[in-house]
Order: sequence, then structure tokens, then C-alpha cells
Amino acid sequence: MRLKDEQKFEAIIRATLELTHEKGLAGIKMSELARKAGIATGSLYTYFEDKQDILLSVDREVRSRGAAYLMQASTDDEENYEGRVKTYVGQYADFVSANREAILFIDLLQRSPFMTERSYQDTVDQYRFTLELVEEGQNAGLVREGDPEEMVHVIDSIIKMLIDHRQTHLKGAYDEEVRNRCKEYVWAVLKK
Amino acid sequence: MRLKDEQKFEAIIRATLELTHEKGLAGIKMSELARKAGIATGSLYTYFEDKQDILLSVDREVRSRGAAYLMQASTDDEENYEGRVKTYVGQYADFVSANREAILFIDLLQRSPFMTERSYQDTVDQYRFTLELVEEGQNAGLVREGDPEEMVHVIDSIIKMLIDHRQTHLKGAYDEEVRNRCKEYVWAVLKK
Amino acid sequence: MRLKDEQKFEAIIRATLELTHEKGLAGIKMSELARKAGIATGSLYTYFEDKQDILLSVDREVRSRGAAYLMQASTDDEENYEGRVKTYVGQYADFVSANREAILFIDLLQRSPFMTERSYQDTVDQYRFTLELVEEGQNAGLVREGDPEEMVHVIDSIIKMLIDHRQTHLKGAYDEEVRNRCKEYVWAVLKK
Amino acid sequence: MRLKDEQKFEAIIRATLELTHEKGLAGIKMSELARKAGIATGSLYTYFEDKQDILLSVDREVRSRGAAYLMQASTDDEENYEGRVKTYVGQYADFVSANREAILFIDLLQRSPFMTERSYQDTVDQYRFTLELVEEGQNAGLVREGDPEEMVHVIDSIIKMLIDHRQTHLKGAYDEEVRNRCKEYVWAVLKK
DNA sequence: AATGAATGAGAATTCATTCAT
DNA sequence: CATGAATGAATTCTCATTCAT
Repeated sequence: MRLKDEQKFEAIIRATLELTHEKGLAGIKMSELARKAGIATGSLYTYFEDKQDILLSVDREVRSRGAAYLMQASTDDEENYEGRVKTYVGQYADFVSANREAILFIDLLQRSPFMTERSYQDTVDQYRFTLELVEEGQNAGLVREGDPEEMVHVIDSIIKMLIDHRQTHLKGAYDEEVRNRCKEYVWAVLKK
Repeated sequence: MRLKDEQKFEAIIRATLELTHEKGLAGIKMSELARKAGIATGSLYTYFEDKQDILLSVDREVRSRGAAYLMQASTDDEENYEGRVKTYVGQYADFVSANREAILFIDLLQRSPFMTERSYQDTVDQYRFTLELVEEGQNAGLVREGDPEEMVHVIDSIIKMLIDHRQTHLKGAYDEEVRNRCKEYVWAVLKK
Repeated sequence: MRLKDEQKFEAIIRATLELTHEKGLAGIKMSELARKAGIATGSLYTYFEDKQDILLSVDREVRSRGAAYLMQASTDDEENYEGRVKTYVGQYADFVSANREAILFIDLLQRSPFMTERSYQDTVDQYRFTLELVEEGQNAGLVREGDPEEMVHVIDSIIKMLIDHRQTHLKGAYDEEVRNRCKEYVWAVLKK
Repeated sequence: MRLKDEQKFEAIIRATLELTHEKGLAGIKMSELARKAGIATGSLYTYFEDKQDILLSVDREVRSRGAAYLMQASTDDEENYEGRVKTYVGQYADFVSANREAILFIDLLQRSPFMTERSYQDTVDQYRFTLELVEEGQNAGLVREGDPEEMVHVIDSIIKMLIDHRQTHLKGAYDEEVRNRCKEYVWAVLKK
């Protein structure tokens, strides 16, 4: 797998995300996928075992890229907690905006029959940094009591909804304004 | 269509929601759907034009039932605004919990090859009551400034996330505790 | 079969002919046939065994009516042979015009898989009168030499074509003019 | 469509004509058609959209070949008009005899649920040469008066009937004798 | 008898996967 | 390796026939 052409591998991933965005998981046909990736149908099988392999590989790839991004998100030099949270939320919002297709893909795959097993741990790992930020706030008495994990999910859903709503329903572009609203709403939920 | 038996119509809708929950949209086979609904495969075509017609009809049906439920939700005799919001959120949470399959279905259908077009208006109608509640709060100076429609979506996503997280990740049943947390988080987002 | 309602039997025959005219044999659906005949689908099976039985029955019925008509065609009191031929052709043309649907039906059924066997004799019987008229002319030295049976078929096809062409392509009604042209062309073929 | 193999396209057309001849239009099954054409069922869909597309394509193909044949039919070096007509009728009869399946197919397709619309023009084009020959004869005072188009149809039906009668009813082969009879009968109809 | 919904065998169609070029 | 036509198993859909009302 993935012998010669790293570029084609990339193209297939991109095509999968685009196609999922357009027609959902159920709408992915190997022939269309190939066309979108600019290769022949048969060539898909040079890079991947079968259809499920493509989907799971895209999932893996996209998750690891997301984790990498969130890992390197820095909040260090901010003085107070609220500021650090907002900085982080801003970064997270940027990431979500830049990776809407990937996020949708993961979301759909999660609840699909293609997903045989998916360790819950994966998801936890991904949110480790956010989780720690929330727990720190709780320890400092700045954040409301409650299951931090649940709170992370709520935060996550708020940010995704704000960005999706802006782009899908209002046809507007992601901008500083949405970014700030993410910060506001998240902080409203967190603060004691 | 739908000549004889209202019960069969119902059975098909129920079977569609169950099957979608179990295997995703792509996993719906007419034969299995018929078996689950307790009728012959061919009979599906007595009630519906084709597969897409089934899915779009289920979508329509489920949406209109949701809208009907939310319309009749009463908050009248509560004295103060906060109390009325929380009563409403509680009812909303009950509804979401009782209709998870339907909500998943709508969500998946949205991005699927079966969905040709979907007027945004549909969604707005559904949220009319919630929208009015938010606007009332803003007029009374009790709710934060901001696009009320966006706020409604945020509220919606918070409630759905809380319930989904409890049931999917924590394998817990929906109960008074989750219900209360919905109220808390929503109020935190709304209040000035 | 054909117990109570002779009228329904008639209606089914008429519906079959109409439907065949509109969509050909391949386009006959039991449900549509029933609707056109003004009865329920299931009722077709009260009058006929199955689909093939309908088609063969219609064939039998229509043929026997045609034969009856042609049998009673009279040419007796005309003085000369040419006049008798033309009188007969006129009557035959009237018949063809009045029974276009039935004639088309027989024609299509002839070459269809529904027609398991069809004794050649049937056809010959039908044309007996015409045949005798031709043979009489040959014996009197008024008609060209040649296989009389073949000649009858040629005459038949000329008349049908003239009437069909007028009605189908020219959208015109059958009238004295076409009737006369039938006589002319037929006599041109026959006369020595 | 029709990307690779012109031969397969040909095979499908041939198979369609054969199958129609054997079992009628209603008897054409995609699976059988594929078997007869020597390809897999699914491959039919590489060359054609669906069943209707096959039938209409065969119709188009067969008509255009017929038109091409009749176009190139030469009558040039014959001295007199009668001779030229007879030469042409002979060629026409050869063509009809060699293409009975195609002619049957067109005839059946005409009145079938597959035929949506069929411009009358198509047929006229096909007969252009015959038409001109008749008109020439009329102008020279050698051919009877009358609508030339109608006359062409009559001629056409005579030739088809003669050949069909010989082959179907008399089980005889097409030969010089039938060919000559075609000439005789047609000339009898035309000549003034 | 009449009705028309229900049935399911069978035909049409789709599409992941293979394979000859 | 790349290609895209070919394959046929799996699925959707049709419709003659049956049957409960």
C-alpha cells in the first residue's frame, strides 16, 4: 500500500471528504471517488484494500491530523485562566472551520455500519488537552462543577454548531465575529 | 398511496427509524425494511413510490410530529421567565430523549444522496416556539444579545449532546439529573 | 366463465383492444386493463383464467365477429365481375376502418409469445369468401394468374395500409375517397 | 457509452433483433439478451442507459441502416422507367428479405410502451428515394395520379406482405420467383 | 361476486471488485 | 502500475395472481 505516490493517497482522502460532504457516506461510489481523485477506478485498489479500508483509513488519517493540531495548540503565555480558555477556543474554532469536511466525516462514520469498532479511548485522547484545561479551571474554582468530560463535549458541540450554522444556513464565511461568539458562549457555559 | 391501512404506514416509519439506528442510512434494504414492518417487500410499494419516497416521507412525518410536540409544549402558568425557560427545556429534553432515533434519522438524511433539496424554512418552523421564547427574553432584557436563531441552534445542540453523551458514552438512562443539567447549561448560555 | 355479466365481458374486450392500440401487447397490465374496463383487478379473474386467457379470448371473439361480418357480405345482385369485386372491397374497407383496433390486435398477437399455436386454417377460413371471388375471376380469365391465396393477402395488406395511412399519418377520417382508392388499387392488382 | 468495443454494440443489436423475432418485444429480458450477446448482464449497462435505451437505439440504428441501403440503391443505367422501377423493387425486396427481423422489430416497437414519440419525419426520410421515383413517373405520365406518399406505403406493404407470406405461411425461401412477383404487383399498382 | 390491498417470484438495475490490456 | 471495461452478486422494483373483507 501507498508505495509510489503519496500524492494520490492524498487525493483519495480529499475526494472522500468532499464526496461525504456532498452526499453523505451512503452516497460514496468507488467510481465517483476515483473520478474526483483524478485516477481510474481500479487504481483505488492499488492504494487500499477495499471500500471499508478507504473509509477507515481516511478516518485514521483525519483524526491523527486533528490530534496533532490540537496538541500543538498553545495557551502558555496568557496570564489569566479566562484568557487562556478563550485563546484555546479561538484556535479550536479555527481548526473546526478549516476542517469542516473532516469533522463531518468522522461524525457520520461514527454512526455508520462501516464502523465496526472504535475505541472510546481514541476520542478521549483527542480531547485530552481540553479536558485538562477544564479540570484546571474546576480545581481553581473558576469553572462550574460537573463531569469535565461531558462539559468538553458540550463545548465541542457549541463550537461546531456555531460554525456550521454560520456557513450552512447563513452562507456566511467564518470570521472574527463567529470566533468571538464561540469564546463567549463557551465561557458562559464554563464559568461558575 | 396509503389506501388501506394507517397501521402499516406507521409500521413502515417505525421500521425505517429502527433500521437507520441499527445500520445507518446506507444499510436500509427494502427487503429488511419490509420484514421489520411485518409486510411483504412488494407491499412497500403500495404505500410509497420508491425507496427515496419512503425516506423523504419518514423525514416529513417525523419533522411534523416534532414540530407538533414542541408547539403544544406549555409554559404558561410559570411565574418568572427563567422558570418558563427551564420548564420548556425540560420538555424539550424529554422529547429528544424519547425520539433519538428520529433525530438521528433526520440528521443522516440531511447529507445523503436521497435528499434532493430541503427548504431551510422547514427547520425554522419547527423552532418557532423556541425562537419566540428567546426573543421574549431578549426584549425583557433577561437574555443576552445576539441572533436568536443562532441561539436556538446552540441550545438545541447542547440538549442533544447532553442526552446523546449520557446514553451513548456513559450507557446511562435519561433521568432527572440529565434533564436538570440541560436546564442549567441552557440557562447559562441564555442569561445576561 | 362469463356467468352474470355479459356487459363486463364486453368491457374487458374493449379495454384490451384500446390498450393494445395505445401501448401494444407488451404494455398490457392487468391493473390498467381493469381500470379501463371499469372493474376491479381481481374481477378480471372472475371472467378469465389468467392474462393469456384474456388475450386468446379476445382474439377468438374478434376473429369470429370479423368472420361473421365478411360471411354476410353480399355481392349478389351486381351484374359484372369488376363491379362485384369493387362492392366487396368497399364493404371490406368499411369493416377494416370500423375495426382497426381489433385488426391491430390480431396482427400483434400473431407474432407474440402469447400465441402458442394458431392453426393456419383459421386464417384461411376467414378469407374463404375473398379467395373464392379471386378464383372465380381467374376462371373467367378476368384476373391475373398466380397463387390466389397470396393474392388475397396482398389485397388485404393494401386495404389495411391505405386505411391505416389515412388515419394514422394524415389524421384524416375514413371516407368515400379512401374507400374508392381501395377499390382502384385492388382492381389494379387483380385485373389481367 | 460505447467506449470500448464496437463489436459488443453490434452483438447487442443483433441479439435484440433475434430475441424480438423469437419472443416478441415483451419477451426481451436483459439477462437473456446479455447471454445471447455473449456478455454479462451488467455489461449491457456499459453500453446503454437502460432497457428502453437499448430498444430505441436498436430502432435508430436499424432505421438508419435501412435508409442508407435504400439511398445507395442504384437504378441509373436502366434505359426505361419501368425497368428502373423494377430494378429498384428487386433491390428493395432483397433488402426486406435480408432484414425481416429488423423490419418486424421496428413494427412492434412502434406500438409499445417503450416508444415515447416518433417523428413521422423519420419514416419519410427513409422513403425519400422511393418517393422521388414515384413522382418522376407521375411527371412523365407513366404512373397513376394520387398521393405519392400513400403510394409508397402501398408499395412497401405489398413487398413486405409477399415476402412474409412466402416465408411464414409457405415456409419457402425468398427467391427469384418472389422477387419477380414483387416487381409485377408493384408495377401493376403504379402503371397508369 | 366484487373489491383492491397484499404477496412474492422474477425482471431490471447498481456497483464493488476483478482483470485483460 | 494504471486503466476502465467487464463481471455478477446483491438490491430495487414490477406486476400477475391471490385472498381477506
